[in-house]
Formats: sequence, C-alpha cells, structure tokens
Amino acid sequence: MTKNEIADVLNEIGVLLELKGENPFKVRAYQNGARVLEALEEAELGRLVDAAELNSVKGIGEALVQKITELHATGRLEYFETLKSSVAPGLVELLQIPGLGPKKIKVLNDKLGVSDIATLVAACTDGRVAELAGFGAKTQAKIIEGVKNREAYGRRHLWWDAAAIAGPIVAGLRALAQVERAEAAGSLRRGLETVGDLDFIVAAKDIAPVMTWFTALPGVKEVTAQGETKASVRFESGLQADLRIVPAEQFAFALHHFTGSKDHNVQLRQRALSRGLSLSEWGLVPAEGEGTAKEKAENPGLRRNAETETEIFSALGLGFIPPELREGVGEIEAAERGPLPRLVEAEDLRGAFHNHTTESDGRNTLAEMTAAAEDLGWDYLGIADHSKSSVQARGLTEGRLRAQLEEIRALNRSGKFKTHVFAGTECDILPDGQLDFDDGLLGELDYVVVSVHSAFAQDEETMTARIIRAIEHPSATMLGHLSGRLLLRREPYRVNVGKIIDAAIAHRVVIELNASPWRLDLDWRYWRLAAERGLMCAINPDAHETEGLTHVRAGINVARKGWLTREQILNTRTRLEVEQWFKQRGRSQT
DNA sequence: GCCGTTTTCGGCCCGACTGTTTTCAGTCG
Repeated sequence: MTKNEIADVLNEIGVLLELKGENPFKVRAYQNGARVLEALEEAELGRLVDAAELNSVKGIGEALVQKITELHATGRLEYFETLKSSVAPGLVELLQIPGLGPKKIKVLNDKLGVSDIATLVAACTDGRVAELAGFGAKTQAKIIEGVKNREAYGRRHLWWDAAAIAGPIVAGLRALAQVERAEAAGSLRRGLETVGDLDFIVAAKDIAPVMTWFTALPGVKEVTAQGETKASVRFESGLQADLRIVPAEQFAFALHHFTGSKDHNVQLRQRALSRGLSLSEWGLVPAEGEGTAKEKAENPGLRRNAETETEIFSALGLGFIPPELREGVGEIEAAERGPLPRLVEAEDLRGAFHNHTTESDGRNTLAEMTAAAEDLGWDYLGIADHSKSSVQARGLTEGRLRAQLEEIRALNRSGKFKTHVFAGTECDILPDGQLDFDDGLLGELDYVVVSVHSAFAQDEETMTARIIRAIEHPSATMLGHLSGRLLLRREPYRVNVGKIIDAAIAHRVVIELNASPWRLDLDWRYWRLAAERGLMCAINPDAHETEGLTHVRAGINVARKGWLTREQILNTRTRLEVEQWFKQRGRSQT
C-alpha cells in the first residue's frame, strides 16, 4: 500500500473509534499519524519500514508502527477489518450533518436503532428523536434540515470563488465607523486550494452595529448562531461565514487563532505551555495561577501585548511564520532553527509560459493576450496552444503551428508590445508516451509543454511510464498539470508522482504548478521536498482568456504553501535567463 | 495512542454557542 492509502485507513480508523465513543485523544493519535504519514515521501516510508525505524518519527508510536508496517507489507489490517464490521457503515455519513457528533450519533444508534440517513429521517419524522434525553424539538428540526441540505452545506468551495466573496465583505467591514481592523482568516488566508467556510475577525468597540451589518448581508439565508462576540450566517449557496468581534488589543491573537490551522495552533500552544505560557485567541498569559485564559487576558498586568502576529511568534522565540505555512507540518520546528525561507511573492513573477489563444480553445487573440500581459507588467508571455490530437480544443496542426510561430516572431519584431512573446506548444502526450508533433517542428519552438489530455483510465504503471517517456524526449521543456485533477470535480488519474518528479529532476524538465483555480496541480504538498531535491517549478495560469492571466495569484498561494522561493521558479527569472534555460534543452532560438 | 530538562503515568489547546437544561454536555472550529 502507498503512504496515502495507509493514511486513509488511519483516518478511517479514527472516525470509527470516534463513533464508538473511544477516548478522543486516541482518535487524535490516529488522525495525527495519518497526517505525519502524508508528509513523508513514499521512498522514505519504505526505507523507514525496512530499517524498522518508523518509531523515530514523531507522532508514530508502537501501536501505529505495527499497523503501518502490516498495511505497507500486506495491504490489509486485521484490526481495521474487525473495527469496521463492528460499526454500521451508514453511521459514518451521519457525521456530516451539522449538530450531530459522535456522542449524539451513538445515542441515536443505541436508543432508536438509527443506522443510516434513512432510519434517522424516519426517527425524526415520527418525533422519536425529540423525546430522547438531551435532544428536543429544535434538535430534531435541525437534523431534518441538515439532511435535506447536506450536499450544499458539506460542499467545499474553490479558493478563488471564496476569495471573490470574502473581498467585498472585508472591505465593507473596514468601511464601518465602529471597525478598527478587519481581516479574513481561516483556510482562505492560508491559501488552501479549497475553502470550507469564511472567517472574519474584526476589532471594534461597539459590537451591535457590526453584527447587524453582517447578518443582513445580501444573500444571507439564515443566521445559524449569534452571541456576544460571534455570529454565523449561511448564504443561499450553502457557504457559511463566521464573524468574530474582539477588542483591539486581542485582534492579533484572534487573527492568529482563527487563521489556524488547527494542527498549527495545537503545536504552538504546546510550545507556549513548555515555556510556562498559555496561548488562546484571547492572548498569551502565564499558564500558572487561578482563572481561565480569558480572565487572565483581560488583566493587563498578566497579558503579553501583541499588536501583530509577528510579536506573538517573537514572544515564543520564533520568527514570523506566513499564514500559508501554518499547516502543522514542520513550520514551527523550521522557524525555531532559524529564519524561514523568503517565499515567492506575486511581484516576483515576470511572465508565464502556458497560455492559450483563439487559435486553439482560448477566447482572446494573440495580440489581446500580449496586451493583457503587458498591462500586468510582464516581461514575457508564453503561448502554448493545444496540439493536433486535442481535437476537442481545436488543437493546431503542423501547418497552423508554423503559421502561429511566424505570427509571434513578427509580433516581437514589430515592437508593438514591451512584453516579449515566447512561442511554444502544449503538446499532447499520446497514450504510448510519444509526442504529438515531430522532433523537427518541436525544435523550431522556444519551448514545449507536454501534457496528458487523453486515456485518463490507464493503470498507474502505464500512465507513469507514458509521462516519463515524454519527459525523456529531448524537446520537452516542462510538464503540464501533472495529475489531471479538477478540484471538487475530477479525481487525478492514477500516476506515481514520485517517479515523475525523479525523472523531471534527472532530465532538467520543469514541472508546472498549474495556477488555474480548478487545478493547482502539481499539488503544493509535493513541492517542498521536490524543490529541495532540485526540481524547477513554473507557475502557469493556463489562461484561456486575458482575465485568466490573473490566476497566477492562486498559483502563488499554493507555491508559498509548498515553501517555494523565487529561485526555485523559472518565471521569476529575466527573459535572458529564461532563454538560456530553454536552450540548454537543445532548442534553437531565432 | 503518544509522549517526556516537571517524565514511563497522567496528561493531552481552549473557548463560544446552542439546546437542553437549571448547571452542563455536545458540537464546532
């Protein structure tokens, strides 16, 4: 079994244990183990298992070593099978319903024999749920509503879409007279590829008008919670948004807390405790003594003041950790060892390579795309339209590609734009790994992006060998959207990412970080280790219209999540440096 | 189940809000 498959099993064990009412810390130990595993490299897992050194990994103890080893070797785990058969399979799904957690589900199962959504709905309709101790009419009604809307409520949203909704809300909050500071927090601020709900943190003295403004936002379907410091609303789309209002002196703490991630917070609080301090959304206070953290935070004599998150980290002996890195995967240890790398920033980009025009399936012409790139201040723009096998995308034939090449050269000579246009192609990797154009034509181009657009159903071995063959082609400059995933819509195809990365490094082929908000592929979780081993990245918007060029913003987010620096990204380099990079792969430059 | 310059047992991050209660358990983040 691969590490991700093993991690899935560990996560599933955690869910099942939760439903059985097991010790929550045991549940967390399994979830933690799964996350630690995901952060390892595939080969590293194999080495640790073979050398019997798994227990040296923090978070993996004796019991998990045994289970991971068994799964790695046999693909099966007796403990898991037994556990699974002891829990009704339909119960897992009930966890998605808002208001239902493991404890309530256990009561429903024990007292009413509820075993899945259907029996749950029946029990609610009969009014049996409302009669249970600890339940009531409101809970019953909420369950019915939750079942009805579970698809909309449970759905995640693309970062890009969530950011478009959050932006005006932050601006609106800041414009209120009572508001001193306002920020979006949560996974949106961390730049995660998909976002579950929106979090807004506000510093304000007068709370009521801010609450009123927020709960009356256009599109609000219901107010799901409203208290002294917090309000939650649900939009028509199913998206939920939370607002937290705090005094100005607690703003930095609240912003940090609600930015998360949960794992990051847990680790940072543990670090605080080891220094005799207690960290919460209210402040940083001595762990010793009477009273809750909140009470202590309200005492100026006890509270450490922090205007900014930088001061919070500093009080714990750490440099600033950018929100994108706060996933609890080693950022605190790295910040402890010394300054973190300077992550790539949007301003570092000087262009991008994978973009389309009306010649294939784009919606803007070469001149329009170039003008848009010039407006963005880019030094260069790469055009890589589809190749002939991508018929559905009006892929270019050899003749049309040669004509486009001439058009691009002519445009550059004309001096009409300050932005230089590189002539490339997004050349299909055919099912057997051959490229869609012959070597002669490919050699005339500035660069070649190779991508898979067909035969997605191939098995892992075939797909991996197919892509590696394309990488080995002397004309290949970079690999497009490695996994083929479409976020929330299509799973990646089966492919051994580790082997592809190895081949790309060996042949000095760039792997693209496709910045389309639907792709963000190759996934940020691979980049830190891959780039450390020498893999070069290109952040490419895969733009099909002028507006699409701005998608590089989403790519920057996930590049930062992958710990990437400017030096590891080809399109931060000057035009001259890029030309040199292209030439080393044997293509001519006219 | 994991972990240890308070260590091999007894902790494990911490608080807001709701609904059901009349002091709190469960859920959520």
